[in-house]
Order: sequence, then C-alpha cells, then structure tokens
Amino acid sequence: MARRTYGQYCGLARALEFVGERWAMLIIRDLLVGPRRFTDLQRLPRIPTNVLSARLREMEANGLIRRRVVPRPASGVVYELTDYGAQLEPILLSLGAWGARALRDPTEGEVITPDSLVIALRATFQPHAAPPRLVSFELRCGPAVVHCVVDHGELAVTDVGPLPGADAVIETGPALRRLMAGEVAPEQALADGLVRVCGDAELLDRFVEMFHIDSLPVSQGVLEQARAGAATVHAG
Amino acid sequence: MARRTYGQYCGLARALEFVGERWAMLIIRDLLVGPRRFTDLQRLPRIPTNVLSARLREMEANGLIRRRVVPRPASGVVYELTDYGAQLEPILLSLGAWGARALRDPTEGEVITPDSLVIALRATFQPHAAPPRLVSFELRCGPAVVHCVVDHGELAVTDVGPLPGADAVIETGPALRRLMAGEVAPEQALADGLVRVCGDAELLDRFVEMFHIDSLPVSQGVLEQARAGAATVHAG
DNA sequence: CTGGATCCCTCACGATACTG
DNA sequence: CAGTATCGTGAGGGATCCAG
Repeated sequence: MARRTYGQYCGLARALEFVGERWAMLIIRDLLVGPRRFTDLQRLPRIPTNVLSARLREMEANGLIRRRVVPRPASGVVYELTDYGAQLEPILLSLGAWGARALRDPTEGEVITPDSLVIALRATFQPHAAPPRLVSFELRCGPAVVHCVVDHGELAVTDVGPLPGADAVIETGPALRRLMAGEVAPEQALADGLVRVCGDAELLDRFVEMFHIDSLPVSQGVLEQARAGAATVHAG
Repeated sequence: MARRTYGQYCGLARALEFVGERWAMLIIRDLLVGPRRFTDLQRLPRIPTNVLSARLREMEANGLIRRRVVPRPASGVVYELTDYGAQLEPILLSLGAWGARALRDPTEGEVITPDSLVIALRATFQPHAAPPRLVSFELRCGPAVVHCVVDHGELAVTDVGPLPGADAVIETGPALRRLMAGEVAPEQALADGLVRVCGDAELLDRFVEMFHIDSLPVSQGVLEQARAGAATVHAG
C-alpha cells in the first residue's frame, strides 16, 4: 500500500487522499474562480513553493487539474480544473458556508483574497432571495474587489474585468461578515461607517438578503473553544 | 496568529482548520453513524492513539463533537456529534460520492469498515430511484454487515441491531463497487458468483438502481495517474 | 519576470509501549 | 476501557537560488 494513504476502501478516504492534504482545497478554491498561474497561486496564501509544486503535481496526476501552456500574448503556464476537479465546486461551497458560520471578526494578520471573496459570495448565495430583475454591483472588501451580476436567480461573480453600468458599488471591510450574518442591520452599518454605498443605496438591503451566513448558536461552536481555553489557562 | 492556521479570513479556510487535519473527517464519518467510544474509533482505521486523542480534543474544543460519560449499564465515555458537527453530513456524503467515482478495485490491504459501508450507502442513495413500497435488506460486504430500510424515498441504514423480516440478504465483497458503478450487470454478477442473494432475488436489481456510483470518463482521473506514473518510470 | 528546485529546520504524524 | 508517554521519520514552513 502506498504511503500517506488511509488503507480504507471508501469513497471519502479516497477523496481525502486526493484533496485532503494541506493546502489542496485552497488551491482548488482559487482554481474554481479561473485558471491560475503558479505565481498567482503563490501570491496570497503563504504557501511554500515546494508544497504548492507538490500539490499541483499530485492533483494533476490524479486528474483533478490540468497544466496548460498558454501561447503567445500571455505566454506562460496555467493550471485549470478538469471536469472531475470542477465537480468539487458545490462541495467546497457548502464546506465554506459551514465554516463561515464559525467565523468571528478577523484576527490579526488574517487576509481576504479576491478569490476567497468570490467563493464566499458563491457559497452564501440564496437563490430564493434573488430579485427577479437584473442586479449588478461591485463589492470592495479591503483590497479585494469583485464584480457581481444576479439575473433570474443566477449568480455570476468574478474578480476581473470592468462592470459597465453597475447599479452600485459597495465598499466595506471585514464588517462584511457581520452584515451577512445579520449581526448588524444595513442601516446601522451605514450609520456607523462600516460600509459605504455609491449608487443605488437600497441595493445593500438586497445584498444582505441574497448573501447570508447562518448564525451559530452560542451554546456551541467557537465560543466553547474560548471558554475551554480560558478554563485551561485558569486551571493551568 | 495561531500556528497551523491558514491566515485567511475565509469560511473554507476556517472549515479546514476544523476538519482539514489528517484523520479528522474520517472520525466525523464514523460519528455520523452513531456515538462511538475511543476504542471503537481506534479499531479499524489504523489511526495512532495519540493522533486520535488530539483530534478528539481539537474537535471538542471547536464545538464539533461532545464527550459524554455514559452511566450504568454500558459505563464509559462516548463521543458524539454536536448539531454543528452533524451538519457536515451532506458535505461528507457528497465528498464521499465524488471520491467513490475514482475508486477501482481495492488494492492489497485496503479494508471495508461497517461505518464506511453505512456512509457509502447514504452517499450513493438515489431517492428518485427508490421504490414506493417499503424495502428492507441486509448487506454483507466481507466482514461488514449493515441493515437497510427504504420507505417513501427515505433511507435508514445502520450497522447494528436485528432486522426482522428483511426482504433479502445480499452477500458480496469488493465487487459491490462494480455493481454500483454499472460495470457489471446484476445477473452477470450472480452468475459469476460475485454476489449471492438470499430471499427476494429481484431486490438486487432494485439495489443497483437505488445506490449508484457515476462512472468517471477514462479520459481523466486515476487512469491518467497510471499513465503519468508509467511515463515517469519510463523517463526516469 | 515566471516557474519552479533546493536546503534546512521544526513539528506533526506514525508506531509502539505503557498506565490509571 | 481510555487514554498518556516516548521516540523516530518525514511532511510542512520559510528562505534562497537557478533556469528559461
């Protein structure tokens, strides 16, 4: 039996052998937004180049991603998902939505990347809350800027290209999570300067309806961690 | 920033900090079947006890699982999922179904555990293919034995307890995957002795309709791995 | 400048032994 | 039964270097 396997004849074990190694799913996450160069992937998550190299090779060998040489104008090499790899999208989105419920305000040094913001919007999108008419906006969360178009309950969000005639520009920071979790009302956030809107200001209300993070009951989750940590400190 | 984190303010990164460490999702998998003792979890996946110990402590601190002292008759300690942890079920099932598509016949030393078999059935269940009437059977895959009841498109599968009046007993081995993937027809499998059915033999046809693994196109996936491996050997 | 490979150090993992 | 203790190995983290 090969090293670093689980020794179980099980679909989940096999999946984890494919994407369970450290950094693998975050690489997939970025590739879900679009093809990426080695340097793109290396940029924001502080992944060592040798680990990135190893993951790309493993996932290519396993048929999840494809290495493609790009001709002329933008010469270089890009990595992109195969069909099989791309089928991880709903799973990673669900996992992201699940994890987002445990997020609190960012800790020191945590960054928001454009790719993670795109995925966060896809993961928290509530189709049933989408307005029937076409809505488009630009979302700025710190240095990350993404474009978003919702039409007929379908969401299209990318991190590149101009967005002509956007209905609004929403500019915010990490407080974005509090908005999406309903911890602060849009009007309150506007009043407190946590968010600014240029254009159709009503769009902020639509936004928090369309992109939602369920709140995690305080009886469980991370708060327990804080308590356990405090108890440990107290007991130790 | 704590060690062993990703440094990204992202729901997926947070989720991976919770369940992305080695063995964590397989522990969750077993707990999805029911509360388990330390020794139960230690049994079949060859996880070192110190690692199991560490994962249980981490996941308890993060509010995914709960440690509960069981009184009298069956004294001891069991671990069980919290509501938040249990909400991973559809995600792990999807991930398992995705990974199952890449399975081939088991390699030397790969084992099938009862818990993984229960999860495999839940993961591959096709509600639309379930018959309207109540169907129950016992599935034996090597040493793993599970009980299965399907009623009104709902699946209930466990690894324990008697199943009175089962419609059939299906006895098979790793060839189960070939059946579910449609690589071998039920009649052929019966003729080849890959599977035996006691009771309603027609139930095997219902079974392969209700529990299905999509086949992975040969143009991608694990076959590429074999080719790449061969190429590497050849080039090296 | 892209696309990596190489080196070194540390810590997480893996195996086993042992204890309340 | 429910873990803790110990110890060797190798994957991950971080910096640097190199080829096209």
